[in-house]
Amino acid sequence: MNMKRNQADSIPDVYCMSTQQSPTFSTRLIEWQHVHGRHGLPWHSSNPYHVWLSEIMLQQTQVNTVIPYYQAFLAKFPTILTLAEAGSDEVMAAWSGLGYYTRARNLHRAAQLIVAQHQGQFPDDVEQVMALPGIGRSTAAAICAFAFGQCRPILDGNVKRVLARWAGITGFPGDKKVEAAMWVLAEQLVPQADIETYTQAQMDLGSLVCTRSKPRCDVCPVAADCVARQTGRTTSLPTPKPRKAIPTRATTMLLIWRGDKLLLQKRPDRGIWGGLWCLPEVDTSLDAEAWCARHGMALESTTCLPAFEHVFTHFRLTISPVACEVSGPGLTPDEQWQWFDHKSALAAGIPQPLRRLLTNRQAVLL
DNA sequence: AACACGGGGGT
DNA sequence: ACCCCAGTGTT
Repeated sequence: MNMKRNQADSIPDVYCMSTQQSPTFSTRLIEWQHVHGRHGLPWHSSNPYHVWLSEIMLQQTQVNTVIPYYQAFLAKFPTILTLAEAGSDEVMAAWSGLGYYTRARNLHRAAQLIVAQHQGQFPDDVEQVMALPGIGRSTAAAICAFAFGQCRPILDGNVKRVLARWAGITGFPGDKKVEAAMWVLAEQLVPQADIETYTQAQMDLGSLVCTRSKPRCDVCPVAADCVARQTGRTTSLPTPKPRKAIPTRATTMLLIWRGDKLLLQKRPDRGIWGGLWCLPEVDTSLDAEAWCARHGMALESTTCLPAFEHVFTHFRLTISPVACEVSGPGLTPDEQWQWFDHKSALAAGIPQPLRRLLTNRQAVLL
């Protein structure tokens, strides 16, 4: 196996599946499908046009929504030729309500291509299928499996979730390396017979049992050797999409202690921490002395405390707290400024990072 | 309100 | 080759 090390590492030993004693992954899925999977779906046929239409409709749309549209669409356009010869308006009208209208435009274009290039016969060569607009590798594999019995793996969102959990594959499945590793695994697991049942089983297991949240592991046919289940990672797999980098800002907050009283400033109602009592902020710890002087206080001592991070939805704030002992007349309390003792500060409306700071030993001098 | 989704399109 | 999007349902 010529895989890069980090990929191989993320895939536990599934390569020996074919030699193990207990039923293989695919065998268990197929048995499960016969008892618990979906049956009698209207597109369960080997008519490639029917299979194709259903696969396109099922992209980003659930089975129960698709069924009535599928039947109406086929009644209106019973063959690839009738679809190819229809006008765009008719096709779009038949799709109306399903959403993602690019799918309908691609379907229509593909029908015309099949007429022009394949004499109106849906191609059975997977490369030619994949060359049609709106059909990628996974959809092509599903069509070739259902319509022609070809043993090819699919890899849609449901399958990615099942494989990530069962094999314990970490990393965001949208990442190309991770996706490539999943295709390799999917290839390995494909059975040599009953590909139709197996393909449907993967779809059904993903949507009925191995769901995004609250998977029903108690009824899962592959729970026994599921890595996520064994290691308590069903909720953290598949690895979620990395949050896009949020900007980091920095600020210095002054803990102005005058005796055992801490100076807090009430923020305006609008904006961040609106209406909460907060520490005065300066640009750097070097500004502490000037800040005190400007507010009629003498700075007796300063202690720089360890910086820490607070994460908002849209940015990350690095807070450098500086504890200051001050003397002098001090600020006269008013609407905006108040002196709090430690206990009353914690009882006041203060933001979470200040609460963290005040419950930390170091921040509370004296 | 944020996330998920298969394929296409743009850089 | 890589990143991001469209457009809608789910959590």
